[in-house]
Amino acid sequence: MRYSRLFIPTLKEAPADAEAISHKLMVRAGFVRQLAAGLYIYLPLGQRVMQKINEIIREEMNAIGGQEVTMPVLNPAEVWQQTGRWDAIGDEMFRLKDRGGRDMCLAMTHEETMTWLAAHDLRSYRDLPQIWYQIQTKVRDEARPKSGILRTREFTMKDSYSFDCDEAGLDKSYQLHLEAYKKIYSRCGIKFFVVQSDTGMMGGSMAHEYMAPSPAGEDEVALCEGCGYAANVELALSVPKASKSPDWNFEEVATPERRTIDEVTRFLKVTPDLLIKSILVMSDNGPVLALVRGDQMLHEKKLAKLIGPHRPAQKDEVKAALGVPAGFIGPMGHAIRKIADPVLKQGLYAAGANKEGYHVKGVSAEKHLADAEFSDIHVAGAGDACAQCGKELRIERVIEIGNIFKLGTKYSAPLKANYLDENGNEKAIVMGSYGIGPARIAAAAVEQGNDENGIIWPPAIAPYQLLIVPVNVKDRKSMDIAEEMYAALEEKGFEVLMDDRDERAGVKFKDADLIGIPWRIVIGEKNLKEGMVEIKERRNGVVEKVKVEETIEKIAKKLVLEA
RNA sequence: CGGGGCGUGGCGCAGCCCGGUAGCGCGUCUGCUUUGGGAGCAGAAAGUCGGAGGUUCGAAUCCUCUCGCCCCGACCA
Repeated sequence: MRYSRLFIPTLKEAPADAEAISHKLMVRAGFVRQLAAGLYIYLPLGQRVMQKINEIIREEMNAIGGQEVTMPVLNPAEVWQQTGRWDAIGDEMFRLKDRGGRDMCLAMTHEETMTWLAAHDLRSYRDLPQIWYQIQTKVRDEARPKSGILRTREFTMKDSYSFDCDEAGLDKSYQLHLEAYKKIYSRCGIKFFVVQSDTGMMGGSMAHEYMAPSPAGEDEVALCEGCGYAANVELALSVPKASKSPDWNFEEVATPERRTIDEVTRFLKVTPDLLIKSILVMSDNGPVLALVRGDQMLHEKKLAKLIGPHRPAQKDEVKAALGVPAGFIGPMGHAIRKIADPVLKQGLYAAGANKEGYHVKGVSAEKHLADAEFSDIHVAGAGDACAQCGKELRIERVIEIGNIFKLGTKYSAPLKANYLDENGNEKAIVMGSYGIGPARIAAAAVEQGNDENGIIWPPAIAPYQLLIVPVNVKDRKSMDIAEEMYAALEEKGFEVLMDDRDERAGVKFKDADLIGIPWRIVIGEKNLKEGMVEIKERRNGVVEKVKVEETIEKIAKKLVLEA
């Protein structure tokens, strides 16, 4: 392709409202444009990147026996009502009515329609297993679209669904996806971790997430170098370092107007890990007291697994439930359910005295938390020890680029997706669901591959493999050689972009760096006098001078190696 | 949904506090010169200041409402 005919609107400055590096660079380099909050236009270069990613996904999905289909984006309400999600999902679903007044929605995922299909057309154990997938649009009315292409309201997703007779079959389908996904991300050239994840609202028994390390990410994972344990901090188990308690006797201390952990630690001149944080939450079954160490954060999702949906109690609710003003709650007494983090089993702590203006020192688990249930409810933090092997955990910020779930019969049961087994018994199909966000792969690649001059694409998903830059298009000889190389390399099947614009060298070089094509051949008059051209690698800036007649062979070798 | 910020030629911004009908840089177009890291000079086109209402002789500037966008948090199938 000739640059002069390609629409690549590059910008010298990033739009002021872009924050994430990938957002800034993809806009500046002319890959995307924003239409509205969370709605993006893919320009020719962006489109090519997406197509390359999708093609890699397609190849790997086909390799595990996946069959590509396409579900409608516009869905009737009925299937969603049957699984209960019509009501369970709130504002995040776009809803509308057709001309006949029937309720419709825009699909934010496709468990319902895929399972509907299975219910209609899978009858016998002989039909199973099946893996169906699509690369298609999802629409979600996100509360807060952000970070450019990372969280949008409309996006392409590769979603696949497996249908098996039993758990053993599901295990196989799950394993196939687990491996296929690793290949996909590896081929795309990005760094990633596979971590255990929360099954969340999707239900099911097992889930993994694929996470690309990047400061622009919205999630955090805990990683153990020792045993390889890797989990989303939402469920990561960890053992905090034990605190060194002083030899406290149980006694009350006046702490007037000291309510927060910060105020109390400063007043008592102790570190936060010597306090017990008592947090009252309101669950469907009444108030629950959550107890964590002062330096820990309560993890709401971990707590939710134990007590269900809940919210922090209001100040007046604290007073009503415990008879204590907020800020002075202690773990002792209170005839309500108490859940304490296991770290509190050891040591002596300071805590609220259940009396306004007072705290107590010398609280111990055996004496004062006898009626509490112990369960890991803290957010795993850096420096905590791995719950499996004891080595120190590392916490990394990541972008979620894919996830896989064992669904079981969560969707097949309500939608009556059943089959007849060998004995003629009707059974529910056992399902799995698996998602990949191609746009997030692209964004993660940019987040991980860039420098002060622009994007550095991994070769496999770069919009073009090679850029030919004749420095001066008015120089006949340069152009003849450029044209010759361009034709020859295209002939060999490489994706070549030729910068045939009548621009100054600086402009061309700046644009070249910005859009991040892995290899570049620079054809200039000076080098040509010695019969040489330059091959420059984007990722490291290394320049190699090569003879004109050897160029095609040399660059072809490099490109083949990468393909 | 809570908190914060911002809407002025295509992009980045100034002007607003102390009302007098719009300015700078980049980009775009034309010409000449230049030509290996976002060129120089000369000239030109392009905005009615997010929208509506109000105050005023007069509003980008003040007031009210409203829409949009970004960031933090909540939420995230």
